[in-house]
This record gives sequence, C-alpha cells and structure tokens, in this order.
Amino acid sequence: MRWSKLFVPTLRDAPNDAVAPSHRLLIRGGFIRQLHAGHYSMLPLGWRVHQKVAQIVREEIDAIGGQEFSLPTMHPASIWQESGRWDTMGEIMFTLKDRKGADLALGVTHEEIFATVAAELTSYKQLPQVWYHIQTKFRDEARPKSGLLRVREFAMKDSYSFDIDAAGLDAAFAAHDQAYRRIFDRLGVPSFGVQASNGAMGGTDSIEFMTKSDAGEDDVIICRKCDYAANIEKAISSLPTIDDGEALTETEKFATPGVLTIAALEAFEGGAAATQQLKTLVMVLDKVITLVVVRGDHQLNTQKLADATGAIDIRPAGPDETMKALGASPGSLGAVGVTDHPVIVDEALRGRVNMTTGANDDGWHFRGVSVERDLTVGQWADLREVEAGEACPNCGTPLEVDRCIEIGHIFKLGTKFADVFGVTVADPDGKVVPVVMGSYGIGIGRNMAAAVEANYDDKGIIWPVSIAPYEVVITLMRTDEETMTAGETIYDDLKAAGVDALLDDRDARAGVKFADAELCGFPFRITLGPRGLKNGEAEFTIRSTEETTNVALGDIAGHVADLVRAAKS
RNA sequence: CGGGUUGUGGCGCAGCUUGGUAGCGCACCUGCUUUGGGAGCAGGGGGUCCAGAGUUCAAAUCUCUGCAACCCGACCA
Repeated sequence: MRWSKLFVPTLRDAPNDAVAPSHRLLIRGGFIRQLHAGHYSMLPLGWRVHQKVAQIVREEIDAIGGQEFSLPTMHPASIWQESGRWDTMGEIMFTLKDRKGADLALGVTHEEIFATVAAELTSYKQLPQVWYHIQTKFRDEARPKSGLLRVREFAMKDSYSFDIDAAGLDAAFAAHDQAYRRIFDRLGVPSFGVQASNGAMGGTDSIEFMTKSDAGEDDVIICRKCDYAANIEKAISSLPTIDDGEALTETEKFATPGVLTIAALEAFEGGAAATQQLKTLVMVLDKVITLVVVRGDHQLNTQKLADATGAIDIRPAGPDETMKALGASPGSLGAVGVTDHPVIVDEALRGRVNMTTGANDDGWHFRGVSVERDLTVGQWADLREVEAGEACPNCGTPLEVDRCIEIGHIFKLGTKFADVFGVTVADPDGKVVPVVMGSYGIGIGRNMAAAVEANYDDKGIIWPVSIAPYEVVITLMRTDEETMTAGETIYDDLKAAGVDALLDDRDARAGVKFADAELCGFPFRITLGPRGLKNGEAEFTIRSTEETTNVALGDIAGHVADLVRAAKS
C-alpha cells in the first residue's frame, strides 16, 4: 500500500475528551473515529489491526477444536424469555419492535442462540463440541467510556463448549484457559487470570483474564507472594480475630445525641471502635427492603450481595423507605429485633459479641449486642469488600489492589441452558442427559485497545508485530525517481516475502513522515534518503528501541522479513 | 441513574463577565522558495456558534427548555 493513497487522518492534537492513552492514540493515529457514545468507526488502519486480533483469536480457538459459526445478531424476545434473561438482563439489552409489533433484541451474548442449535445434538458420541463465533454484540452500557475499552457495539469472540459430563467441561475449560494465555501472549498484552464473580450468569468456576492498567475499571486483589488473585467482587482475605471480651447478658440502650456516623460513635464517650460496631445498610433487593449488616469499618460489595442473594435490581433504600421500614434515620439504624425484613449478615460477624449498633430510635444506640443472639439472621454471606493490606487467605502476605482491564472471561455454565432449551443427548447407557456447557468470551476491540495501553510511548503506539496494521513502513525522504525506484524495489521484495509493508511516498517533509510513522506505531521503519542511497544503504529503525542501523539495499528486505517472521513465531 | 464539566470551521482553543459585522493556531487549496525530525513567505476556501423557544432595535454572548459528549460514582455476560 502507498501511504499517499491510504486514508490515515492523523492528528497533532487529540480531542480533549479523549483521556485514556489508547483512546487518544487510536484517534490521533487515524485508527478510529467516534460516531456517538460507545460506537466507533474502524478506519482502514484500525480495521487491519482489528482483523489481525480476530485472526489470532480464531487460530487459537481453532487449535483447540473450535468450529466457527455465524449467527443472527437480532433475536426474538421469546428466546430470551425462555431462558429467563429477558428480565434479568435488564436495561443492558437493546430492544426494538418489528413492524408487526413483535419484541426483538440485539444480541448481548449468544448462549441462547447456540443452545437452540445444540438442541440437535443427540448422542454422547458427538461430544465434545466447541462452537464459537466472532460477531458484533450490543450492550446498552450505562456509561460507555475510554474509547474502545467500553463500548456499546463491539466484536466479541464467544465460544461455548458442550460436554457429556463435568470432567469433559473441566477439560474444555482448561483448554480455553491455555488458549487464552496463548492469545494474550501473541497480542502482546500481559495477562493473568483471577477468580471472578459470574454475575447474572450463574455457574461455577469463573476466571477473568486481566491486564494491569490505570485505564481499566476492575479492581483486582492480588498477592505478590503466592498465586492468589481475585476480582474485588469475589476476593476474600484473612482477618485477625478480635477479642470481644465477656458477652453482656443483654443489650443496653444508651443515648447518643447527634452521633450519626461510625467515626462519631468511635469518638463518643461510651461509644465503640469501628471494629466493634455493626453497620446496618438498608437495601432494596428486587423491591424487597433488606437489612445488610457488616462490621463498622467494612464496606459492602454490591456484587457479592447480588451473588449471595440472586437479586438483580439492587439499590440503597431512600430516606423515606428507611424511615418507614425501621422508624429511624440513617445514623441510628440497626437490625436488633428486626423480624419483618430479611437480615443478611457478613460472615466476618459470626460469633461476635459486645457489638454496638443503632437502636432504630434517632439518637439512641445499643451496646452489648451479640450478633447471633440478638439479630434474626436470615442469611450469612461473604459481603464485605477486601481492602489493600489485609492478609492473603492462602499465605497471609498483605494483599495489594491493582486497577485492571478485563480482557477475557471464561466460566462454567453447567446445564442451565441445556435444561431450558432441551439440549440433551443419550449417554452410553442410553439414558437422556443434559449437555454440560461452558462459556468463553474475549472482546476484540477491547484487546486492541489493551494492546495499545501496554505498548506506547510519548511518540505514539508501538504495535507488536503480530497485530501491527503494517509491519514495516518504507519512508522515502525524497520522491525523486531514484528514491522512488529503490523504495518500490524493497517494497516488492517485502511483499514477495509475505511482509505487510507500507510505502510512504507522500510529498511531505521528513519530520512529518517520521512523526506519523511513530504515532501509527509501525514496528519497523526503512528510511531511504540521499544520505544512505549514496552508499547503497537503507536505514533500518526499530520502533520500540529507536535503534537505527544501516543495511545494504540488497539485504534490507530479507533482513526485515526475517525479523517479522521471528517476531510472529 | 446521581454528581461535575463541556458544546464556536476537520482538530485544539479564544470570544460570553459588560449583547453591536465570528477570531487565532494547526490542518486544507494555489504559487514561489525550501527539503534528514511536525518549513517560510504571499494569496485563498471553509462555520446552521448543539437545537428550539424567549428577552431585545440587535443574541455565540442574557433567560428557559431540550439534546449530545466527556469525567467521577453507581452499574456492567
């Protein structure tokens, strides 16, 4: 390709609403343009990268036996109603009506669709199967952000495994785990797996693949010593035991005028340390007022609450709802003696005594509360959010928190969809059994952005060779016949060697060409100018190291081809 | 969905307080000179000032309503 014919609208300045490095650089480098919030056009350079990312994913999933499909992106409501997700997906799903008034949805994910196809599986002899597609998904995210990192319309590879039993699922899961690690290696995105919540999907094992980045939106709890790593939505830690002293035989109500916060009660004469307090949160879980109790110094993680209760719509109760439910205002709330609302208590409070908590009477608290004696605990659950510095549950090392981008997610679905859609096969004994499924997703555009987040400098992007839009750019210092001819010869040789080459034949100044080449991130640059040509040489520059060497004109194409080949293997 | 910010040529911004012919840099077009790190000079083109309503002799500027985008949070297979 000749740069003079290529549409690459580079910008000296990024739009000021682009903040994440990948967002700024992909805009500036002429890779993407925004249409509206969460929807981007892929320009020629961007689309080349996108396709290379998709191809790597395709190769690795094919390598574990995946079979590629193409599925409808628009679905009838009925299929989502059957699986029960028409409601549970909530507002994340784009919905529309056709001319007949029938409800339709744009695909958020494709478990349902693959399951309907899988209904034609009949025998264990056909298993295992791994099916996948790489197609556009639509999600009406409440807040699209950071360029390609969080969008509403995006290509995703999702694969689904179908097995006769749990052991088969384990194998498919492990195969995907390995395939994903190979994919991220090839994409040049450092990755690690963490334990994760399954969210609304249900299921058991769930591993998210993460890459560390300030532009991310997931917090990962990580142990530097052992291999413990978990999404904060799932993470646990060891807490030192607390000596509560002798339990009081009964609770004691005492006046606490003006004390409305945990901190205020700590400072209050006759109050209690935060670790000795109960924090009572009034939440509305699927319209049911529920009391959630955690230790005074702990934070509730709402995803944990959702996982523990299966609730879909979770929000804090408003002041009116709280007053109506408990007869008191925030600051004086408690769960002691409450029986007409469900009470969910964090595991960290098991066995605790001599606790202090609000008395549901403004300006009053209880002391001497024994959690298991005085609260009507409907459910115990791990609800609190782990904080940096707490002890690793495996080895006791202080945990750290890393901001990360989720670049892939694999989890076990079990038989949920098989049960709903009748995906059953005959087992060797002739018995009809549901097929066991796994689900494995990887966002193409997000990984493209993640690759940039992991590979850039102050001049621009530094694409890994594997996904660079062009592997090498031949920068012509002049556009006279001699330079042009030398450039075309090298270009032809590179093409013949299977290298993606771009010939910068634009009538532009050297500085512009160098700056654009660096901004766009081509891994290798061959510079042809009078200086080198005089000696029959080209200059060869490696983007990542800025290292420049002189190479004989006759050798340069072969040299670059070797490097490209080496980088991709 | 809550909080904050912002909408002015393709991009970055000024102008708005105090209403009076829409400006700057980059980019773009033409010519000349230049030519190894985002050239110089001269000339030129391009804007419903987010939209609608209102106030006014007069609105980019003041008022109201709406829309959109971004950031923080909530949310997020």
